[in-house]
Amino acid sequence: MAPVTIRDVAREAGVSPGTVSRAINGSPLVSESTRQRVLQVVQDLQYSPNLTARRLSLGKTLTISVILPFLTRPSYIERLNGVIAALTPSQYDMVIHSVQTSEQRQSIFQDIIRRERADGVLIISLPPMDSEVEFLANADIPIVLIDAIHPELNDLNQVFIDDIEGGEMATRHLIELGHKKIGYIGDIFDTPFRFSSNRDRYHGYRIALEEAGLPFNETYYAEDEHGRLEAKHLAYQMLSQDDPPTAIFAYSDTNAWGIMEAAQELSVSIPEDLSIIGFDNLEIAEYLKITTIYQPLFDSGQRGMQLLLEKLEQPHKPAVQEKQEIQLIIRETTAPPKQD
Amino acid sequence: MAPVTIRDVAREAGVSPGTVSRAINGSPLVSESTRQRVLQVVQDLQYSPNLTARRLSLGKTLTISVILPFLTRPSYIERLNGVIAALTPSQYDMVIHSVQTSEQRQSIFQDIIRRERADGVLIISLPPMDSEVEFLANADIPIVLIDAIHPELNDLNQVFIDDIEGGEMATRHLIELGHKKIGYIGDIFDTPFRFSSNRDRYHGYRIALEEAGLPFNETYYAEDEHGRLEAKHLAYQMLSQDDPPTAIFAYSDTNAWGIMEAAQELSVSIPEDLSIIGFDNLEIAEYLKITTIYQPLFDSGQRGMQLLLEKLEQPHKPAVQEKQEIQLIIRETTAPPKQD
DNA sequence: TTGAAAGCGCTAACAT
DNA sequence: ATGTTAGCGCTTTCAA
Repeated sequence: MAPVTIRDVAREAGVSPGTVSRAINGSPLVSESTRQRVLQVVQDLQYSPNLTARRLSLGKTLTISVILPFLTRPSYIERLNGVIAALTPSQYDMVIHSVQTSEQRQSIFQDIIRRERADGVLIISLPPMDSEVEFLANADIPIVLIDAIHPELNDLNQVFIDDIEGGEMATRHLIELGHKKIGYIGDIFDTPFRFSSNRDRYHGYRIALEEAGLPFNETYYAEDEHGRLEAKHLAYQMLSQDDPPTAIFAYSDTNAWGIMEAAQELSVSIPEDLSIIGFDNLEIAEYLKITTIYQPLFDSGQRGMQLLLEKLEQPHKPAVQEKQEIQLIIRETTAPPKQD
Repeated sequence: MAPVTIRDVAREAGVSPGTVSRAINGSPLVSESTRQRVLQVVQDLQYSPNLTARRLSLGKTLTISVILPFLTRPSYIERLNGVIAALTPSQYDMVIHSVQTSEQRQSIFQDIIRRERADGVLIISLPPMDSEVEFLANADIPIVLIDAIHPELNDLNQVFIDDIEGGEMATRHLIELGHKKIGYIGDIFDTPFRFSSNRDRYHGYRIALEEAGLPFNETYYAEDEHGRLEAKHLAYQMLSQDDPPTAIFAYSDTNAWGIMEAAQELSVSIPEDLSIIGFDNLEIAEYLKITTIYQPLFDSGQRGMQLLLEKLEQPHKPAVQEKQEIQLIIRETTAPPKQD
C-alpha cells in the first residue's frame, strides 16, 4: 500500500495541503475548528509526514552526525552514552560514523561535515590534524569537539580535560609519595589518529619529573597499541630489568590493569614493591582499587551534545572551550616506595 | 555561500542537469567525453549531491535504523561493533535509536519502523512483545532481529542463540561435577523490556535440574537489576544462609563477577567452597578465569547487519532464523563440591 | 483563515 | 547521447 501523504489527508479533510501542513505544525493561521478536523483525519489515516520531504523543503536535515573512533574502549562508550542521553529528548536523528582507519577518517570528515548531510557535527576523541584545521574552521555547520582539542579552533565549542595537568597530577602523586624511579606505559605516540591524550599525559609526566629534578629514564618508558594485554607485556619487560621502576603511571586504567597482572605474575607486590596509577576511573579501577585520575566521561558527551543543540538553537552564541575538572582518586595501588 | 547544486555543475559544463546526474551515477547513457568534462567540473566546484533531495527523488532513505537498549552492558557494545563493522562498507547511513524507557520503546517502534524513515531496521536485544508482533510482521520494510526472538515472527530474519540450551549447558556442567545445591542469580523477571535471555537461561536451569532429579530450592534463586554490585548483594545474602548452594549459575559474566566478590568477602573460596559459572565470555571472565558459556556477540551483530543488507539487495530472499552456536568454556571457577 | 502555486535538489521517463 | 519535464512530499509565499 502506498504511504499516506499530506494530500490524502487534505482531500479527506476537505482542505488544501497547505492547511494540513499549518494545522500539523501548530501555525496560528488555522482556525481551531479546521485544526481539529485535520488532526482527526491525521489520526484516522495514521498519517505521519515524510521526513525526507520535510527536510528538503525546510532545508534542514534534522540530523546530527557523530564521528568517533570504533567503539573499542570503555571511555568511548561512556562518552557516547552521554551523547545519547542529551540527544534523545531532541527532535534530531543521530547518525554514527565510526572511524576505523585513517583513510576513512579523511573521507568521513570531508563527506559528513556538510550542510546537506547534517545540521551539526560532534567529533569525539579524534583531535584535528593541522591539515584539517582550515577545513573545520570554515565548515558551514556547527561543530563541537569532545576530547579533541586543537588550539587554533577557538571558534568551535570544545569540551575537554587538561591531559597535561592530568599527567602532572598523577606523576606528582607518585613523587610526593617519595618515588624517584617512575615509569610511563602508554599508547603508541605516532598513531595516524593523532590521539593527543596519550601525548599530553606523557608530557605532563615529563614536566612533573623535571620539576622535581628527577631524570627521565628511557628504560622506564614503553608504548604499544592500546590494551590490557599490550600493557601487560610492556610492564613485564620493564619490571624484569635490573633496576626496575618503583612506580608506573599508566595512560589509562585499562593499561594499569595489565600492569597489575604483569606484576602479579612476577610476584612484584602492589603497592609495596610497585605503585601504579591509572587514568579514567573505569569500573575496573574501582574493582581493582587502582589509584587513578577521574575524568567525567559521561558528562563530557552529554555536555558536548548540549552545546551543539544550543548552537543549533542560537547560532550566534559564541563558542566556549569548556574544560572539565579532573580529580585524583587515591586507592590501594599507590604507596611510598620501600626503603632499600 | 549557497551550496553548489546540480544546476551549477550543469551550467558550468554546458550540459543539462539530467546529463550531470547520469554522468555522476555511472549511467551508460553518456558519452565518455561528456562524462569526463562533467566530472572535472564536479571536482572544480567541489560538488557533491544533496542527499536529502536524492532520497526524496529515489524514494529511498539510504538509511538503516538500529534500535537497541541504552548501551549499559558490554554485550550490547560488542554487538553494536559487529553491526558497525558490517555496515561501514555499505552506502547506508546508520541512525541509532537507544531505548531507555518502556514508553519510549512504544513510540520508537511506531515512529521508526516506517518506510519513510529507513530502508531497513535492526532490532537488537529487544524481544518483541506479543502486542508488537502484528505490527512488526506487517511492517513494510525489512526488519532483522538480533538476540530478540519471537516464535511468530518467522518471516523476519533473526540471529539468536538458544538461551535455554545455554542455561541447560551451564547447569549440567555443574551437575556433572557433582553439585546438587545449585543456585541461580539473574536479572529481574518482569521487566517492561521483556528481555528474554534471562528468562530462557533460567528456564534451561530448571530443565537441567529436573532432568537430574534435583529439587528447585527457592532460597537458591535471586534476581535484581542487572549489574555487578546488584549480583554481589544477592550472592552475599544467598551465601549467608544456613545451607548455602555449592554452585551458582550466573545470568552473565558481570553477575558472576559480583558473585565472586561476595564470595571473597565472605571468605568462601572458589572453586573449593563454591563453583560459579557465567555467560557471555566477556573480557572480565577471561581475566578472572571464570567458567562461562561463550556466545558470539560481535558476530551476531555483524551477521544481522549482513542479513539486512542482503534483504535490501534481494527483497525476495526468504528469511532465515540463524541460530549461533554457544560453547562451554571451562576455567577455574568450577570444580566438584567438597565432600562433607 | 484558506487555497493555489512555487520551489527545495535530485532522478527518470519521455522526447529528440 | 542529450535535453526537457514531471514529480518525489513537504513548506511557505502570495493572493484572495
